[in-house]
Order: sequence, then structure tokens, then C-alpha cells
Amino acid sequence: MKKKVTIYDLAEMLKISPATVSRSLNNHPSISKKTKDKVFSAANETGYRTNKFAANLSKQKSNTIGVIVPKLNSNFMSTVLSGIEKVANNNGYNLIISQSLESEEKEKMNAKTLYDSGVDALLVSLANETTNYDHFHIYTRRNIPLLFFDRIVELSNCPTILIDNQLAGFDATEHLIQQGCRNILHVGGNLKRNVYRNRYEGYMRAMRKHNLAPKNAHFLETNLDLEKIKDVILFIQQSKNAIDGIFVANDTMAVNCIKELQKVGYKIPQEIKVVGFNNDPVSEIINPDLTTIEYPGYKMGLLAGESIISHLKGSINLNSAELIILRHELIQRESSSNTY
Amino acid sequence: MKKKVTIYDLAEMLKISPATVSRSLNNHPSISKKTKDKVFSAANETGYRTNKFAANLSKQKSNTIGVIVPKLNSNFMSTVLSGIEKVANNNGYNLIISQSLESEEKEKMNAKTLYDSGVDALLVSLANETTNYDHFHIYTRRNIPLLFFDRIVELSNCPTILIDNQLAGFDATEHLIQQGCRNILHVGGNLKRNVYRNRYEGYMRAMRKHNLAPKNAHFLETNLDLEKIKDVILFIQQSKNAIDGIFVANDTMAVNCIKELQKVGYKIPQEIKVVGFNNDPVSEIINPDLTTIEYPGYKMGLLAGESIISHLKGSINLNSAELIILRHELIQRESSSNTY
DNA sequence: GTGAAAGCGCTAACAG
DNA sequence: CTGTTAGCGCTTTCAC
Repeated sequence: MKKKVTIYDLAEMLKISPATVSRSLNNHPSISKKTKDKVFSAANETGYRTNKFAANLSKQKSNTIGVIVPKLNSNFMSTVLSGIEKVANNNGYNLIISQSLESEEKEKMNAKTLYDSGVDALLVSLANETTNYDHFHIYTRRNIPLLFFDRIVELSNCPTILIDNQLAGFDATEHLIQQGCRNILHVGGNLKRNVYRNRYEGYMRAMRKHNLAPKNAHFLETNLDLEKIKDVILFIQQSKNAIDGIFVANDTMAVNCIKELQKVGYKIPQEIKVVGFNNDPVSEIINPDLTTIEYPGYKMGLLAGESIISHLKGSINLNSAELIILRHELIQRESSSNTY
Repeated sequence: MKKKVTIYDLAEMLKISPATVSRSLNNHPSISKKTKDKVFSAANETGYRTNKFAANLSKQKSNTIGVIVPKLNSNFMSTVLSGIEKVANNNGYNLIISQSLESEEKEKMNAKTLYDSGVDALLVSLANETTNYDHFHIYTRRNIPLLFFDRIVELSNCPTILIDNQLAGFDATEHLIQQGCRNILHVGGNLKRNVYRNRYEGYMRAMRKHNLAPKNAHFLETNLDLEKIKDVILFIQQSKNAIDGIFVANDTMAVNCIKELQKVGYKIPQEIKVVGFNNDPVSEIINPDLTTIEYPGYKMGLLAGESIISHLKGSINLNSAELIILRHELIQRESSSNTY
């Protein structure tokens, strides 16, 4: 166990001052190339590693970015994170990731912990249950950049990245209508969250546009847990006017619905057409493969990372809130086909 | 922007010493309940937040754990991470996560960065391409706990967590044989990595046991990228003795193989039976649903977290390497059924 | 171009 | 039970 070497050690070795060592290591302009070289080679030889705590304590910044997501293990989230990590890493930032597990309480704690940990910025996708946003005040109050992605809330001056969920919901629903569906069920998520609320609104807008709402509109608010699928099946079986189309708020739920519906004898897409959301890989595995909305998660991650880092670096208009809307796209596959 | 308050401010307010404040905040036993209460309420009122850099600098530890994984966005990995995060969070540790993207170079950099960031411990699942392990020496040299999970390397005194991949590969293969397969193809991953090497060995062992190797054994080493599927299909189509069973080293690859095989006219499982690995959710979505090996990712994450944290806390036998082997299980489903 | 010295905020050994 | 004091290792003004 070799003991750690500090700038003082290097200074002593080279008969120069710690300040000069520090400046060399940080590539300060007013240091001669010669000394820098000396310092760097000495650093290499001795295996010097800069102590980030001391540096951070002194500089009051940490080069780390905090992230709070509802849960890590969904294809969408891990894809977004993958994008964020890529950008962060390329720019010399570390990522501290924590999950709220859809609990407001845990989200609060995470926000606090990350704040204490001295993150330079925070990226958040909200938990389903969150209704109070005070835990983010500590960030805004101290001008620590805060960005929401996907599941957002409109806080003053916080940039947000998302897709047009309303339009996406509209597109999905109108597609079903165009394929001949008349009694369409929307299996949605928690309406507290913009993403699910907007998808629902889009659904309703499409239904109204085609004079199907309110009569032929059916809505089930769920937490999108797979256990809720039996409710969906029951609803469909007990519905007076046969449901002939379903728009489900995510693909995982959608493919499992298809599976269950098939088990109880429904023919997809002949009797019921289905559209999902996210374009998860699983949407291409199900039979029939799933019509869905392409949601550019990786790109969202890259953008979130880039946006926050440019804030951090340039400190450009920290105060001008920005809203980035990514393009979504309807991907037509067999689950909504009418050419059978 | 409210300015930060330090223990000195609190000390001054309460007419006590900074040391007492610090001790109170850290719940030091030898402080009277009365003073503690005073300090805590003062802390709350002023919005005091402890500065982790100062604390870490002073204590020489960071309460963060570094993690390096090949990639975030696979079901297995994000599930493991989810488990690690849970434990870490419950124990007051932060997680810094980085991905190597299967590159040895990037893994090296990650290891360095995390080291510089002062992580108290490091959890690693190796990149496919890694052949040299020197970048972990800085950790072992300074007695920073280092744990490998899933994709491991045997470094002296490093605990490891994994399943018995050899046996799992054996089980998968023998199952195919018992289902009547004779010409079995193994679509494997990079043999540099223990997981894929051992699965391959298990496969071979089963084949030999039943006198099918070498004659009826067929192996394809791939990077498990979906692009490689066309090679698999080609191999099968051009094989002299018709392949009647496939053991694929992960489920994503397996389900996509099934899809493609079906497209070119093969009947699964009648003509070719398939076994995957991991028990990803997707294995239950494919039709026919996929026989696979249950791999307890979440549990692995929990254990990895617990193991490293107990090392950290108790500093119990830092030097006694431990090896945790989790139980796997063959899950029989339709893709290998012979009752058609 | 380089050095001296004063912090950054907290912890812990030592005293009392 | 509480106070004094000396760091932890680096950055950064202010001199020279």
C-alpha cells in the first residue's frame, strides 16, 4: 500500500512551490512549458493523483452530475441513461445515479442526498407519485442547473426535454381510427404525470375529432404494472360495445396485453388492434409485431447531457428556460393492420 | 441565492464550539441530548447542509461506490444496477455509474476516473474486449475493495459474484438433448469472458457426455450483436446435418434468432428447439415462448452491494477472497417442447 | 513566471 | 461532555 503523493511532495522533489505544481497540473497559461513538463513527468513517475475532495472543496464544484430516475431497469430509462453517461463521460463529468422507485418520499431524499454530495447539476425524470416539488427549490435557489426530461414539471427557468406526448397520443389514436376501430380503449398511466396525461389528452382529441368521444371512448388509468393486465382483460370482456382497438401507454404493457388477450381467445389484430408506445425492442418480438410510437431515448439522453453541460460550461443564459421537443414517429406494424 | 451556512455559523449562533456542532451533527455518543437538539434545530432553521467535500477530505473517504458495466441498457445490467442502487442508497452510499461500452480502453479510463473521484469501492463487470487488468492495480494496491460480478476475472483477494455458467450451459444443452436434439448449435459470446467461455464449456461437456461431441457439436463465437443473426441463419441453412437445437448465450439474441428462423420457414420448436439465457422479460413475449436459464440479476445486484458495503463498514477480512455463486434454474417453455 | 499564505468546511486527537 | 487546535490537499489572490 503505497502512500499517496500530494502536490507538496512534487514541489519538494522539484524544488518549486506547491502553487506552481498546482498551476502546472491545471495547465495554467502563465507557467513555462519547461516547468510544466517537469511537473508532469514527476507526477507520472510518482503516480500522483489529484485529490478531488481538496480540489472541490477549494473550487466549490464537483464535476459530477446527479440523475434521479423512477427506475433504472426499463429499456427506455436505461437507454436514456446510456446517452447521458456518454456525454457526461466525454466531458469529464461523473454521473451519480439514483432511483426514486416511483415514490415521492424517496425522490425527496435522493434530491437531498445529491445536493449534499455537491452535484453541479441535476437531471430528473419524476416519480409517478410526486405532487410537491419543493425538494427542488434548494437547487434553483442556489442556481444549480436543474433539467427535467420525459416526466417533467414546469418550474420557472428549468430546461425540459420531452416529446410531444399529446400529439403522439393523437397520432396513435387516429391511426387506430383510420384502421377502422370505433370502440377504442386507452390504457394509460398515472395522470399526475405529463407524459400520461398528455397521451390521454391526445387520445381524447382524436376521439372527439372523429366524433367517437365521449360515447366510444374508454379509459383505464393504471400504474402500468403488469398485474393490472387482468383488469384490462376484464374490462374488455365485460364491455358492452366490443372494444376493437387499444392504445396502451407503453410497449411492455402493450405486448403483455396482447399475450393475455390471445390467451383468452381474441385475435390480434383482426378483432382488436393494438398500438403501444416507446418502440422498445420487445415490440418487434411479439407476434403480431407491435405498432408503436418511436421514442428517441438515446437521443434524449445525449441532449439532456449536452444541454446541462453547456449550461455548466458556458453558463449561457442560465435564466432563459428552454424547451426541447424531440420528434416522435408512428411505426406501423402488424398489430394494427387491417389487411388480413 | 442564500449563502451557505457552516458549522462555524451554527457554533457562533449557539455559543458553542464548531467541534461540538460537528459531533452533534454526526450523532457522536458523548454529546448531551440537549446540545444535540439545539444544534439540530438550529441546523434545520438555517438550512444547514453538510459539505461533503470538506468531510471527505478530512475523513479520507467519500461514501460513494463506483460501478463499471459494459453497457447500461440491457435488461440484465439495469436490473443488477437497480439492486446495487437499492442497497447503496439504503446504506447512505452514492453510486457513480459508468459504462465501458465493451471497450478495454474506456474501461481503463473509467477505472482511473473513478479512482480519482475517490470512490470507496469499485464494482466491475468486465468489457468483452478486456485482456489486461492492470488498471485495477491502483485499487488493490491501496486496499480499496474491488468486486467483480457476472463478467469477472480472478484477481487475488477480490470477491466475485456470479452463477455457475458452466453448469448452466450444461443444463441448457442437456435439456435440448433430452428433448431429442442431436445436432446442436451453440451461439456463444466472446470467449475471453468467463461467462461465455463457461457456457461454452458446459455445452461441450453435455455434448460429450451424450457422445454427440465432437461430431454433432457446432459452435459460433459472436459478439451477440443482432447483426450477427444472419450468420447464424446462414450457418443453419448450410449445415449438412440439419441443426435441430440451438443454445444461445442470451435471450435477446435468442428471440431474434427465432424470429428470423421463422421468417425463413423453420418451425420452432418442431424443427429446431431453442434455449436462451437470462430469463429476460422478452423470453415470455416471443412465440413460442422461450426456454431459458433464470439468472437472478436483481439478487446479484443486492448481494454485490451488500458484500461491498459490509467490507466497507466492518472491514471484515478484507483479504479473504470470497466467491458467491448464485443459483440458476432452467425454465422450460414452448421453444424446446417436443409435445407437438 | 513563480512563491507565500490564506482559506475551503469538516474531523479528530488531545486537553480539560 | 465540550473546547482547542492542527490538519486534510488544493486553489487562488497578492506580491515579487
